[in-house]
Amino acid sequence: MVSPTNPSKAGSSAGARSRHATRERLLESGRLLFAKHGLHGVTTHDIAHGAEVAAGTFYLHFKNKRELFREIIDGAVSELIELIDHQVEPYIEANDLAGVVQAQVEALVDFAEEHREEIRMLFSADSDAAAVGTDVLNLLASTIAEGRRELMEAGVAPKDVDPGVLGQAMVGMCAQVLSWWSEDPSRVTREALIESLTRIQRSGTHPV
Amino acid sequence: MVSPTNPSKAGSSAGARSRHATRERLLESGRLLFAKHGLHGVTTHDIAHGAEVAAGTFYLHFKNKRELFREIIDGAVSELIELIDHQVEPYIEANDLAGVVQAQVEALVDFAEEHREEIRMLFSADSDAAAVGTDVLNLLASTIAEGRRELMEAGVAPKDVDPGVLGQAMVGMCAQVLSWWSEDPSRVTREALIESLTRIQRSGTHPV
Amino acid sequence: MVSPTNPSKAGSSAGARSRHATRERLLESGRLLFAKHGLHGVTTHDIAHGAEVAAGTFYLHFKNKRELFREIIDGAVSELIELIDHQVEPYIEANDLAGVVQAQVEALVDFAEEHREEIRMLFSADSDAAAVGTDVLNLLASTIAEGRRELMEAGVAPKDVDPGVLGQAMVGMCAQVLSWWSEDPSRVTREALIESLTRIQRSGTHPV
Amino acid sequence: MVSPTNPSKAGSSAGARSRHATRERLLESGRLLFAKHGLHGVTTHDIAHGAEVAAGTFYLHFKNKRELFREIIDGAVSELIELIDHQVEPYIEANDLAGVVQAQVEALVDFAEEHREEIRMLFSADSDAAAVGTDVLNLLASTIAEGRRELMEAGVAPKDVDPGVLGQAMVGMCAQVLSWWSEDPSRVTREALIESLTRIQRSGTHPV
DNA sequence: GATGAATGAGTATTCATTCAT
DNA sequence: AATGAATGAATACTCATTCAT
Repeated sequence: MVSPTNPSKAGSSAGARSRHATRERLLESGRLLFAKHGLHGVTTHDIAHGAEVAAGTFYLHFKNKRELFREIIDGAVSELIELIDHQVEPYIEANDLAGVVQAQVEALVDFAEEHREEIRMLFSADSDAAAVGTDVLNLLASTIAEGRRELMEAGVAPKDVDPGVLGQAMVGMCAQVLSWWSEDPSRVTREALIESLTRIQRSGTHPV
Repeated sequence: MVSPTNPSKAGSSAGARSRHATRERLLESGRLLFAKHGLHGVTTHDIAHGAEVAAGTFYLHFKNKRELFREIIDGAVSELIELIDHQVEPYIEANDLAGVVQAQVEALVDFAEEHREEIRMLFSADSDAAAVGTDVLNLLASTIAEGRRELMEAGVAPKDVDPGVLGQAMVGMCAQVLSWWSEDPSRVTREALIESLTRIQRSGTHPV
Repeated sequence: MVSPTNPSKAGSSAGARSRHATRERLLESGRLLFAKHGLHGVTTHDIAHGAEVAAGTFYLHFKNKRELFREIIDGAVSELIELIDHQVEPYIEANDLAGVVQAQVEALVDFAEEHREEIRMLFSADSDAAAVGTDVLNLLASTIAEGRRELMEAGVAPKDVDPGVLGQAMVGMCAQVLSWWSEDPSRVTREALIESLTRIQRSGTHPV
Repeated sequence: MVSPTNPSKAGSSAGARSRHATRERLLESGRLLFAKHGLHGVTTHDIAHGAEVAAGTFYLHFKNKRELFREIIDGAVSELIELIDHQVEPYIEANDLAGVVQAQVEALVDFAEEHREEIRMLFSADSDAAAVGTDVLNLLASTIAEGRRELMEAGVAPKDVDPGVLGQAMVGMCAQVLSWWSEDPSRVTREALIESLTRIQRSGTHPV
C-alpha cells in the first residue's frame, strides 16, 4: 500500500513503515468485507485473511472488531465532512443558498462514487453497528436541523416544517438513495441523481 | 390475548387455545426484544424467557429465529398496507391528490404510534435482517416510483426528478423520521410531524 | 391389525382391544423405521407419527425407545428360534446331520424373506443397539459352538477348528449374507442362496 | 507421538509440530472412544477432553465428528490393505493358493492384534457409521467375489457356491470373529484362531 | 386411553480473543 | 512485529419424556 521506499515516509523506521502498511491492509480488508456482509457477517479471521496477515496480527493493530469498524466509519465521516465543507465554501461566501444545496448534494454523490464501501457501512445501520453509525447520522441530522432553524428565524424558510423532522428526513433520504445508488450506479446517471436530490431537497428546504 | 370467554372461539379446544396463546406470547416477546436489540442481539432463549416458556418451546412454534422475525415483519407490513389503503381510499375516489399524500402520512404516523416495535424492526435494516426487511422497503419504493412515473407521463409531475430516486428518497425519509420519532414521541407533536412530512412530501411530489 | 370383531379376542374389553391395536401399530411403525434408519435415526415422534397416534401415546405402551426396540428384536428372535426348531426337528430325529444344516439354512432364509426389517435390525449392530442385539447373536453363537463341541468329542468333527471361533464365524456369515440379501433379494435366487450357504457351512462344520 | 528431537522433522516449525501432535492426540482419543461407545455415544467434547484440549480445538483439526470418524476408518483400512498385500505377495508369486488364504488370515489377525479399536469401529456397523464403514466392507466383499469368480471359471472352484454370497459370507465371518476376539484375545490363542479361520475359509473357497 | 403442548438437558459448532514461540 | 494454535464461552437447535386436559 505504502511503498517502503517512499521517501515521504523516510522518517519512520522500517518496522514502523511495515506496521503502518499492515494496519492499512487490515482497514482495507475491513472496508471491503463490512460493506458486503455487515458487522456480524464478518469474523476477525476473515479480515486478517483478507489482509493476508495472521489472525493474531489483527489485535496488534485494533483493540477489537468494533474498534476497527468505528475507525473505518470515523475516517469516512471525517473525509466526507471535509469534502462537503470544501465544496460548499465558495457558495457560502457568495451567499448563494441554492448553490450551497447543490454543492452539498454534489459532494455527497462524489463521495458515494469514490467510497461505495463506506457508504454502505455508514448507512446500513446494522443494529449492532448502530451504536457506531447512528451517532454520526444524528450529528448530521442535528446540523441540518440547526441550519434550518436559523433560516426559519431569519424568515427565509417556512415555519410549517419542523426543523428536527426535516433534519432526520434529509439524512434518511440521502442515506437510502446513496446506498441504493452505490449498489448499482447504472440505475441513474450521476447528473440525474444530483438534479433529483437537489430538487427534492430544495423544495423541502425552501418556501414553496 | 384471546379472551378465553370469547364465544366466537368456543369451538377451539383448550389445547388449541393454549397453543395459540403461547405463540402470541413468543411473537410479542420477539417484537419487544428485536426492536430493542436487533436480530443478532437476541437469542432464542431470550425470546422464550421473555415469553415465559422453556427454550425448546420456541421451536414448537417457529422453525427458527429468522422465521419468527420474518413473521413479525410480514404481519406488520400487511397491517400497514391495509391501514394505508383504508385511509387513502376516499381521497382517491374524490381525486384529491393532496388529500392522498396527507392520508398516507397520517396512516404511517398512526401505525408508528401503535407499533413502535415493528417500526424499529422494519426500518432498522440490520444487515442480516436486510434479507427480510429490504424486500419490503424496496417494494414500497418501487410502488412510489411507479406512481410518480404515471404522474410524470400525465404531465402532472415535473420531469427533472427521477422517479427511482424519488421512491428511494421517500422511503428513506419516512423510515428515518418514523423510527426517530418512535424512540421518543415527545420530540414533536403528532400534528407537527404530519404537517412537516406532508409538506416535504408534497413539495417533492408535485410541481413547484 | 387385529379385527375388533375377532371372536377369539372376545374376552378383552373394547378398550383393551383398542389398546392392543395401538400397541401393534407402534411395533409395526418401529420395525419399519428402525430397519431403515437405525435406533438413533428414529425419534419417538417419528414412530408415533408412523403409527398415527399422538406423541405421548408411545409412552402408554412402552417404557422408552429402547424397550420398543428390544421388544421387536426379542419377538423376532423367538419367532426365528421357533421356526428353526420346527424345521430342523425331523432331521434330528432321523439323525440326518446334513439335513439339519440344510434345514437350518432354509429356516433362516425363510425368515429373512418374511421379515426383512427384523433381519436388518438384528444384524446391523448399531453400537447402541448392540446392548440389545449382541446378546441374542452371542446366544446363537454359543449354541452353535456347543453343538460343535459335542460333535468334536464324538469324533465326528475335526479338532483343528475351535468351536468358539466357528460359532462366531457362522453367526457373522449368516448375519452379513442375510442382511445383504434382504436389501435386494434379486441378487441371488433363494435356491442358490440356500445351496451356497449350506455348502460353505457344511464344509466348515464337517471333516474335509 | 512425533519425537520433538526427530531430526527428519527438523524443517517443520515448532507450531507445525505442535499442530501435528494435537491432531494425533485427537485421532487417538477418537479411536479409543469410538471403539468403546460408537459414533453416537461420543461427543466432540468427549473427544477433545480425551485429547486434553479445549472443545473448540477439535474444529481446528477436523471439519466435524464424522470427518474424524472417517479419517480413522480410512487410515485403518489403508493400513490393513497394505498389510495384506505385503504378506500375501510371496504366495501369489509362488502360485501357492493355500498359502494365500493362510497369509490373508494371518494379516487380518496381525492387524486385529495391533489395532483393536479400529477393528471394533470397522466392523461394528453403527447404523450411522454405516455410510462410512459399509463402503469399505462392500469393497472387500466384491473383491473376494471377483477372485472367486475367476477361480470358478478356471474350474478350480466348485460352481455350486455363488461368488457374491461367498464374498459377503467371508467378510461377515471375519468381521464377527475378529471383533469378538479383539474384545478378549484370551478366548483363543492366536495360532488356534489362524488355524480355525484358515480351515473354514479354505473349505469354503476350494472344492471339497 | 389418548392427546399434544411443554419441558429442559444435551450437543454440535462458531468465533472473538489470548499468548507462547 | 508477526504468527497461528489454542481457548472456552456462547448459541441455535433436537428430542426423549412428562403431564394437564
